[in-house]
Amino acid sequence: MSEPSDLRSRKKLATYRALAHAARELTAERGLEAVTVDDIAAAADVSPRTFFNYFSSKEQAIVGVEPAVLEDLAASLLERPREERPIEAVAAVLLERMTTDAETARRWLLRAELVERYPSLLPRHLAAMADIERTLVTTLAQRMGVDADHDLRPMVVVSAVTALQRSTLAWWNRGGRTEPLGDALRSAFAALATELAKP
Amino acid sequence: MSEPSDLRSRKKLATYRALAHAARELTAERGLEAVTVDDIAAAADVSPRTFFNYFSSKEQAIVGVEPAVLEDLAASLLERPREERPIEAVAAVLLERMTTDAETARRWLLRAELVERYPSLLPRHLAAMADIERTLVTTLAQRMGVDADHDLRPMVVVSAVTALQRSTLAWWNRGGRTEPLGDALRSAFAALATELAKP
DNA sequence: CAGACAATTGCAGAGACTGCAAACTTGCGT
DNA sequence: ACGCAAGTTTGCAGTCTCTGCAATTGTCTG
Repeated sequence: MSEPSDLRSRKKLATYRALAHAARELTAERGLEAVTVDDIAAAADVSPRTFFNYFSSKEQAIVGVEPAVLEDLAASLLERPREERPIEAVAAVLLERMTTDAETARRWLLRAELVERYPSLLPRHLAAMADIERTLVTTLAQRMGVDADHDLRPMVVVSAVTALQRSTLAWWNRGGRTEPLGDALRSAFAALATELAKP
Repeated sequence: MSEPSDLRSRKKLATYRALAHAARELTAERGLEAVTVDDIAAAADVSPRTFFNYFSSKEQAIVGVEPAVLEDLAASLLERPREERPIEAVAAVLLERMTTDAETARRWLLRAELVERYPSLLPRHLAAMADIERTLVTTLAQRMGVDADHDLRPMVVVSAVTALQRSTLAWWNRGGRTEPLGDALRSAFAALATELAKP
């Protein structure tokens, strides 16, 4: 959460954000194929070459997840109450960000729309989701006091929660967004519990 | 499952497979960055331009899923016994292919290794998994006699099963592959059921 | 201020990918 | 068998993505 005081680091972060921001905005208004890396670099006031010091591709800049967000997620997960069960804690961390911070919510919806509109964004989008998964697995293992290489549970919990979250969000976004997202998610968990219960 | 009798279609399928095969083999032996699209096209005896009539990128050729496989998965799912619960049916369809057909198993393991070795394959790999998900959701909705746009359950079941399958496979592959894959999967489902149960 | 270190930039070049029009192959009706 | 219609392959020209390298500029530390 803490922004670095270091000038060098602050500039670096600013450049990162300027590039990501330019990438998203230009794509949203002009369309994906009408935006080149040169355009993005120009909008962020850096050389095209610098773009590739930060991102490995145009798509990455649009749908990538900022490292600080990952750290943030990890911190949030560690701060959840001890008595909360793992699955609740992980779900809460993810939902929390969507419902608490309007700017975050706006950004995730924009992302969802762009991915919907331009299927070529899907691969990198899923890779970004995988980054989140990796972070959560590591952190949850730490929180549970187990080793993620030997104990399946952290991975199982995280992959199930993120899968539900991701697919429910897409579903909710495709449909009219009638009910609140939190309700849709609760339904999804309930449905899974029902389907999973031995008859 | 049925191969087309049509000459045109048979040639097309053959070209598709020759390209995909060349892409996988060349990458496995030479390494990803040492293989160009021109190399792949040459190995498959077609022009480089033709490669792009079949695949949208080199990565796609390596880790993409053949349309016939998707149809195959759908068919398998529809053939599962009626009384089997959705979650079992989906899990069975996926596990079945790995354990029944040695060639399929070999191919999935090679794929897992390549993705592990070359992270730049991950995005397209995940996109390919998403293709499988889409197919399964549609088919499962049909099997359950519901509409996937209104009823969350098909999507919930499929995304949970595929997430577990995918992550368990990666875990099992990273570890020594000591226990049988089926056992690992069963453990994963059991763990999820436990974590999901309200206390 | 000076030297160490980090980030930016330009340049050159390989390779990925697309649109288009010409050539070729296959399918099908006569 | 013939020839037209439809589907596929190919070459070509050109744009854009992405990388390595070496030079430059900017920031930090003592």
